[in-house]
Amino acid sequence: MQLRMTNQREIILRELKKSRQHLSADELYDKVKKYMPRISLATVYRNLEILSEAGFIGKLEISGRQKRFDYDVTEHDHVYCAVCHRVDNLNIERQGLHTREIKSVKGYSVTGYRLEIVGICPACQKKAKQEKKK
Amino acid sequence: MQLRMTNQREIILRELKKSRQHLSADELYDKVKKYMPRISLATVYRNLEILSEAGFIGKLEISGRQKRFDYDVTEHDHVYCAVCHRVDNLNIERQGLHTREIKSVKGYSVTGYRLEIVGICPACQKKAKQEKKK
DNA sequence: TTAGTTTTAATAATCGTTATTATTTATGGA
DNA sequence: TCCATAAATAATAACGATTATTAAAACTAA
Ligand SMILES: [Mn+2]
Ligand SMILES: [Mn+2]
Ligand SMILES: [Zn+2]
Ligand SMILES: [Zn+2]
Repeated sequence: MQLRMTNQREIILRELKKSRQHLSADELYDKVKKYMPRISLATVYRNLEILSEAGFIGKLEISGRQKRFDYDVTEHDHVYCAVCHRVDNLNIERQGLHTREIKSVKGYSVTGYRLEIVGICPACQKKAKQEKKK
Repeated sequence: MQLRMTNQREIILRELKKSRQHLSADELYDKVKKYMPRISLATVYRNLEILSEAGFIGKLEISGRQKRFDYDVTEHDHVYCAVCHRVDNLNIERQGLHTREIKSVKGYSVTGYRLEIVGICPACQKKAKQEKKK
């Protein structure tokens, strides 16, 4: 079950890694179009799904928002801005947390967890401060 | 800023509390229709939003899924089944976790966090086991 | 070369949710 | 009580994100 690395997939993957951001499908579509103007948005969606299934990229399902895709496949959590929806990485030790929580979930066979810190990013804080002294 | 408790709101609230589950808008719509057959789905959506805004109920935005509404407004986290999307409550001490994570989010002004344990619920485990010995 | 498989672009369809609008219902004085 | 106006509703259209369909194109293996 090996994955054929088509031109489309190559460029999608390259642009995501290049960005070093947590991009949504349509943001990535805009970037990819620069190199492949005839690509379809559905192709981007389909291949992002395939690439994440194959472990080349991560898929982030932030609550109540668009999916975002992650250039970094190592296990880590995220913080996101409630105002502009920017997503940033978080580096905390997962092990301790994981095993501690598992115990309290009786009946379920636990496969993982998702931790989202919610807040306001530096840029949006600054913007809010400037608003106030209008 | 007081909220008028209309018949619609009363019944929506009552049925959610009665269920003691984490219902989606359309699941709740089905229950409410039994008592108020002419109610509109949009009314259910609108009032769930209003009721959660006013603190009568909780709103759960599980990653990549339909919103669910919570009869229990006290702070707690959730576990959900990756197969059937059932959501259950989790009782873990929030304090320790919260303050520990905050430190690693430099720049952001943190307003909260969301922890989702993902797994397979007892019912779905059983079903999978029966599948295997087909 | 050719037949079969996979992928693609284009586009339609779906799903959950929110917006619009005309009508109904509640409220608070004259 | 009557009226003005404000709020809420039912019905339905519109929306944004995503997935499904399909006919054509590109690839693969014999
Ligand atoms: Mn990341
Ligand atoms: Mn709950
Ligand atoms: Zn921000
Ligand atoms: Zn289940």
